[in-house]
Amino acid sequence: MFLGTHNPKLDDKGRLTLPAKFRDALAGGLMVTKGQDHCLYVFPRAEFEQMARKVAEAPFTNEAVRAYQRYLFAGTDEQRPDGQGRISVAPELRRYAGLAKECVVIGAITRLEIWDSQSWQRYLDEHEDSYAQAQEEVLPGVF
Amino acid sequence: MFLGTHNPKLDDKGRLTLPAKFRDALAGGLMVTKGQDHCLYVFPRAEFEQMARKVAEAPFTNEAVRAYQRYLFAGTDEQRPDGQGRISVAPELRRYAGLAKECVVIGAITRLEIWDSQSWQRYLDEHEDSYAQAQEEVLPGVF
DNA sequence: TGTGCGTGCCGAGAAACACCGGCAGCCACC
DNA sequence: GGTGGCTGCCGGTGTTTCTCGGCACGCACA
Repeated sequence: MFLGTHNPKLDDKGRLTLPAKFRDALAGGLMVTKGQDHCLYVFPRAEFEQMARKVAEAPFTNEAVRAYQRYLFAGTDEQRPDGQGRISVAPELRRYAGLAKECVVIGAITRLEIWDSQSWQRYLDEHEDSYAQAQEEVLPGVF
Repeated sequence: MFLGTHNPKLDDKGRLTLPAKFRDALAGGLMVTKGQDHCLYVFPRAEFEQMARKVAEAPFTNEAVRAYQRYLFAGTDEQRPDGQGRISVAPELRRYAGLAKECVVIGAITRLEIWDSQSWQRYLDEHEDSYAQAQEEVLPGVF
């Protein structure tokens, strides 16, 4: 279960150090893909396969579905962390998420998300105010 | 079942001593997260997992849901009390709840809440008057 | 064959974590 | 009312872990 916020940096070779507490769960391989809101999603291998299968089952006679599948799968990169728990982020993914040097990695239960530090800060600022009321509006009955 | 009010202090390393009577219930691990009204919630691990699963099941294609999930999960920190029943409160959480040195920890049945002492006092002052009548308005038929 | 880039390894510094001992307050028993 | 013991609180100190920077190797392309 991925949780919390971490602040790793991209080194000059485009490698990102994964938070230490997440490494065990990702040691078996992981997938980096383009997420919503211009961040990157990181899934454990098994988790991604399960999701990908669902997506692949959608009828690819539909033009929009086909485009989505292509975009998703073409933009996905398989990685295996090195001995120090780092992965390298492909240039196209770096561009998509606007990653400079300072990054933010957040846990989202089944996946990680990688954000550029500034983008994340902006996102937080925009949503903090609505957080309290969202608890009752978006998710009635959870608390 | 968490109940009552306690007044621990943050030490200079940002650690908070949990009330002694709550420690057994939290020894197996706990989650600290951003609550409503700028306080922090503390859930036992199992309790949180159950809740998180419900939240994670909500469709993350919806923009508002996604924002809520991110804010919740990124702002959640897993902790395990040390031998003296202390946890450390992450700087971002401290900021969110405006925690100075003097804190207030209140029991709320399934969870604890951590408040800054002054914020809590202010909250009490604002709500004491409406408490008596709220009993009949909010909870008809309970008493 | 030489050069450049990508990848992996190793070490030092720093920060976080956990443990341990002493002190104060409270309660019970004498 | 006084004294002893217990429990919880607080600060310091040691150890481990993580992170960061540098270095060497290997492959690919020129």
